Amino acid sequence: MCVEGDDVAAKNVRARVRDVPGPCARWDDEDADFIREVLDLVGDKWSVLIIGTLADGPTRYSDLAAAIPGISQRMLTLTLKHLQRNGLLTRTAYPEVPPRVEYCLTGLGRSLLSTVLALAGWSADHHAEIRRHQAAFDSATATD
Amino acid sequence: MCVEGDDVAAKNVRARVRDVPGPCARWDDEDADFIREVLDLVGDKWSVLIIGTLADGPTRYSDLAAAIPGISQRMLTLTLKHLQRNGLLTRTAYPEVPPRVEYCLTGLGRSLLSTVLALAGWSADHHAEIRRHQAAFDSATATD
DNA sequence: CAGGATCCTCTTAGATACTG
DNA sequence: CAGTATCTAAGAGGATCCTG
Repeated sequence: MCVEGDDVAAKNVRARVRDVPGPCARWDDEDADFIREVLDLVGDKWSVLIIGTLADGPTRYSDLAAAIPGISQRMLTLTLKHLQRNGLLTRTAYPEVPPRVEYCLTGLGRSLLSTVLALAGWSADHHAEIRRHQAAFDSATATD
Repeated sequence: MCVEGDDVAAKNVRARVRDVPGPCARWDDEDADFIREVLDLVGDKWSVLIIGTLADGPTRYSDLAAAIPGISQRMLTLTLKHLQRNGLLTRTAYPEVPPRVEYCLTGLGRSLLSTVLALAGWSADHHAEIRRHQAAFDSATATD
């Protein structure tokens, strides 16, 4: 168990910054920062849902609210602003009556979308297995 | 702007569960659950760092603590237990003196590792661009 | 319609001290 | 060495009301 074949991928990320001499050791602060950065972007409760919804094209504020069940106005506004600040989407307000505002993924946002969808795909693929492990773990810790 | 070519990827995730008739509409609760599930696994502050450290092979508790700067004993223990419950790593205690406990990625954990590293790679690739957007956004909202 | 402003609650996570 | 227990601060997130 514990094959050592996949750690080359981990090394690749570390090597992306600068060469790591030792066999492993510890995380550079810079490597950890990349993890934190992407987690700060999509690690919250709503970002991925918003990005996924915007994949279908420009969407209005109220349509986003309708497409994402359970989100509050506050969180929708906050998350949109956050994503806009990081350049993942653009906000376009049309000076009409009634007002209309459309949100649209940028190229950066779309490039993140595909990566994030891979994560969602992983979840869908291994969902059953994860549930099995959870049940096994819970019954094991309960019986002990 | 706003090309509509990448939404096929989003559809793929949705289609993974069951066929969606309409052109887009809204998130199914089940689709959102997959996002939430994977976010619950690796969306926190330490999980990815731990998984990345374990990519180099079985690692002891104290070695993990040393490899991940800034983590507290509490969070290390908590996150390890969480990852173990979801079947991403195994805990092996050797009944020796002094006690030795090794944590090791499972196949499930390694499969997630590669996906998560893609995300970290994305962050490394677009780090500069994101910083540019942040600066532009901040100065724009400050001057206005 | 598209938010801004407030208030409030629950979870997350850090620090510290103690134990088998 | 490898944790557990307790306390606390900070922030995420929800509900509600108000506005251009």
